[in-house]
Amino acid sequence: MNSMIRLLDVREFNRITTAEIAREAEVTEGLIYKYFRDKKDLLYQVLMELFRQVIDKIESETAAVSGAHEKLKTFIRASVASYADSRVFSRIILLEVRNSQSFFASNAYGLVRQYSGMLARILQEGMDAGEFAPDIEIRALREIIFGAIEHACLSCIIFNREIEVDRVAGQLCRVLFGGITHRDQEKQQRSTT
Amino acid sequence: MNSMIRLLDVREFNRITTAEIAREAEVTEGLIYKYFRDKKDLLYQVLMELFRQVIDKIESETAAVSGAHEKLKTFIRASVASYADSRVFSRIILLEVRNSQSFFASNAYGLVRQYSGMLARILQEGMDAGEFAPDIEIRALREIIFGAIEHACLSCIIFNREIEVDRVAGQLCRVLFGGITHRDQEKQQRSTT
DNA sequence: GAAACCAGGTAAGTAACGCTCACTCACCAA
DNA sequence: TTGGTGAGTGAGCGTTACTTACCTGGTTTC
Repeated sequence: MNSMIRLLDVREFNRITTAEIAREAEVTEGLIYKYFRDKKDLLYQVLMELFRQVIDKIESETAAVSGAHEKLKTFIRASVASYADSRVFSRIILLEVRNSQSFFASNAYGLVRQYSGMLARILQEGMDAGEFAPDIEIRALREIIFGAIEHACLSCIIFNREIEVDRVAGQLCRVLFGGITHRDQEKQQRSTT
Repeated sequence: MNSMIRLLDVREFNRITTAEIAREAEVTEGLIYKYFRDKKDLLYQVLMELFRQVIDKIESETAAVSGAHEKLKTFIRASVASYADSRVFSRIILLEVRNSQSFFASNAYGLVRQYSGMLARILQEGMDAGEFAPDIEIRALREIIFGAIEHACLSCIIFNREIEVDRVAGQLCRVLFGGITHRDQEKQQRSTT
C-alpha cells in the first residue's frame, strides 16, 4: 500500500503496472494477489486508509464549533484543507475511482457516504434551527457544496497548482451565505471572512 | 464513432475492447488505427462531436435572453438539460476523460475551455453591470457553478437516476442568487444583539 | 517428536488486450 | 501501361493483470 501511494504521487493509476508496484515493495507480483483481490482493490484499500484520517480530522474540527453557519464554514474549510494536504488522496477520490462501477459497491464508498452524511447532518441542524432558508432542499444544497469544493480542488490537482485553502473556502462561504446578487442598500455585507 | 457511442451507452470505456468496436462497426481492428491515433483518441473525437452540439445549443439559448441574472439562469438550465439529454455525453465528460492527462492536451479539452469561457463572459457582464456583488471572484464563482452542475448530474448518471432539470437548475439558482441564510432569522438576530 | 497446518513468499505461465505492420485490392490519372 | 493512393485486412507482437503450483519455516496437535 505504501508503494502504491508513492507511485500514485508521480503517475496516474492505470499507467502504474503491477510489476512496478511489486518492484517498489520488493516482493513478487504474485504476493500482491494474496492480500488484494485485484489492482483496484488495492487502490480502494489505500483510499480507505487515507479517507479515514480525513474523516476523523474533519469530524473533530466540526465538533469543536457550534451553530450551523459556523459548523458549515468549518466543514468546508477542513474539507478543502484535506484535499490540499494530500495530493494522492485528492487524485484517488477526484480522478481515479469514479469511472468504475465497482467503486460504488466497495467498502471505500461507505466512507464517502459517511463523509456525505456529516454534511447532511449539519445542514439539517441549520434547517431545524432556522438558520437556513426553509425553501432550500438539503439534497440540492449538499450537491452544490460538494460539487463546488471538489471542482475547485480538481482543477488545482490536474494542473498541479497549490490549493489556496482560505481563498477557496472563503469565497464558497461568501457565495453560499450571502448569494451573488448585489444588494445596493441594507445588509449587503454578510461577508464571513 | 457511432459504434463507440452505442457501446458507451451500455458499458464503461475501459471495459470496451477494440475488438468489440471493430465488430460493432463491421470492420477489422486494424482499420480503427488508420483513423484514430489510439483508443482514447477515438473517445476524444466522439466527445468533440457531442460537445459541439451541446455548445451550440447553450450558446443560442443564452444569446436569446438579456441581463446577467437571466443569462446565468438560462446557461445553468441549458447545461443541466444537456447532461440530461445525452447519457453518453455525460458519462464521457464526467467520468471517462478526467483521469488521464492526455485529455487536457487534446483538442477536445479546447471545447471545455470554450464552454467555460461562455460562463466567464456572463459573469463578467454581470459584474460590470453591477448585478453581482463586487467582492466575489469570478474564478471562484465559476468553479462553484460548474462544480454544482456537474456533481448533481454525476450522481444521477452513476446511479442511473433521471436528472430533474428544473429542480436541479432551480435550486442552484435559488442558492446562488439569494444565499442560504434565512433572512427573517437574520433580522431577528440583528435586533436582539 | 513427528505430522499436520498455515501464513508468507516465489517463479513460471496464461489469456486478453491495445496496437503495429506488411500486405491486398480497387480505383484513377497521366 | 504504369504508378500512386486510400480503404481495408489479418496475423502477430509486447505488455499487462491475474493464476497456479510450489516452496519454506515456524507453530500447533496428538
